[in-house]
Amino acid sequence: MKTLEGTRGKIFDAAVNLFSRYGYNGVSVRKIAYMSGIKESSIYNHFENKEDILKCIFDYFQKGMLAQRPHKDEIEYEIEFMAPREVFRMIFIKYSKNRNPRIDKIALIIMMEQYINQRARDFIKEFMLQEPVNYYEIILRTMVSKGRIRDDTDLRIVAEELNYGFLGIIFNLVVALQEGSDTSFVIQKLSNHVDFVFERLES
Amino acid sequence: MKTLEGTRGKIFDAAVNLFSRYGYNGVSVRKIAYMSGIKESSIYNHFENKEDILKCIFDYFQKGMLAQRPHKDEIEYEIEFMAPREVFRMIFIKYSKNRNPRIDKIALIIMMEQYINQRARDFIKEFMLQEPVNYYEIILRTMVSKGRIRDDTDLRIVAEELNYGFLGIIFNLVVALQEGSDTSFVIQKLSNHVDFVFERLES
DNA sequence: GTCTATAGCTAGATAGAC
DNA sequence: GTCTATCTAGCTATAGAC
Repeated sequence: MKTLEGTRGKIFDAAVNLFSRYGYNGVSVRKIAYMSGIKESSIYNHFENKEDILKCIFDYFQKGMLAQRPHKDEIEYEIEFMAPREVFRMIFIKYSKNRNPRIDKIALIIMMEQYINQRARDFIKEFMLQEPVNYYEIILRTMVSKGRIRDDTDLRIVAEELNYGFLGIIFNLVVALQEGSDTSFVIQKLSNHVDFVFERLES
Repeated sequence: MKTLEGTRGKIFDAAVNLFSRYGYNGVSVRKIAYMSGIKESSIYNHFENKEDILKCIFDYFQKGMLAQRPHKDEIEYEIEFMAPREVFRMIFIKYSKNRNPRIDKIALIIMMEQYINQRARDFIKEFMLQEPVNYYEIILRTMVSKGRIRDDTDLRIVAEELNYGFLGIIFNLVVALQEGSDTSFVIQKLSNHVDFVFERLES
């Protein structure tokens, strides 16, 4: 993967900003060039064509997502000594604090393009539907093995429920961000959601 | 609102099919004309311009959504005599059976365009985030007043939790539909979700 | 209300000078 | 690696005959 320094980086960032605002098909190479402060034809010294820019944006996203989740070992301590619901609150809050604005904009592009673009849809499946549920399930199993939560529930379903709430709140958040309205409700909703799920799991 | 018979209807349906597949910006008036079996210029005898087609599609959706929810009175009986979780299972299943494919495709357009189009976003807010939660909350309050569920939980939060799951499952479903893969998991997931929420509410 | 024809513009992409 | 200039194709939309 080539670097994102210099002109290439300017083009990349301009494209990320424009695609996340108007969608891939709503942005012209002309506009990307203008926003990068260069001429249209210079784009083709750095990218093969318009689609190649999107591909590189997706590559960047993939690289940024791989192995960014804190490994289970890293939260072993928290699982042992924090209340289970606090562990998940921490996971969610840590996740929402460690945001990279470039990655966030790309995530928005992926949300927009998932209905048209196969690779965008693959990201949605992997990073919103599968990996989080698997991750939560592992954490929950560890909590059970350490006697931190009760053992009378299907943990796969609990993991799915945790993710439903997380997705729903993200969905609310994205709408609020688009509207430019207040987003402080997110913390409260996350907290309510985690409480709801763990009400019956903590013995 | 004008009718959707004849040529106007053909244009309308072609646009719905194309927009839901490629997005508004991914479809040309030329292609809509071709798919309608008429010439490009004839479109302008029925719609002001390309954007007017989208506006009419949104008008159709709005008309179709208004007051389509079964009124609370209609499920009074069910609330009285069915297990609470069965009432919600029924609501969800009835909802998924009474689908109009045209409305479903428009819903997909709205999902796609919500990041760019204000009116699409308004629909998302109204019909995915606000109305369902309010509706579930009313049902839950009725259940409490009839002594069908316990009264020790914040019903607003329960209504939100119900909606999170519903949204999450819809989200999974849309991905599966785009992939052309099996969608039979939906019934099971809906059932699991309703059970999870009502586990603690039914006394 | 449909067509042919075309205006006027914007799109993605390339050639070649510097 | 940047630029000017330009190509070709496609776009939305309109004019006017039938």
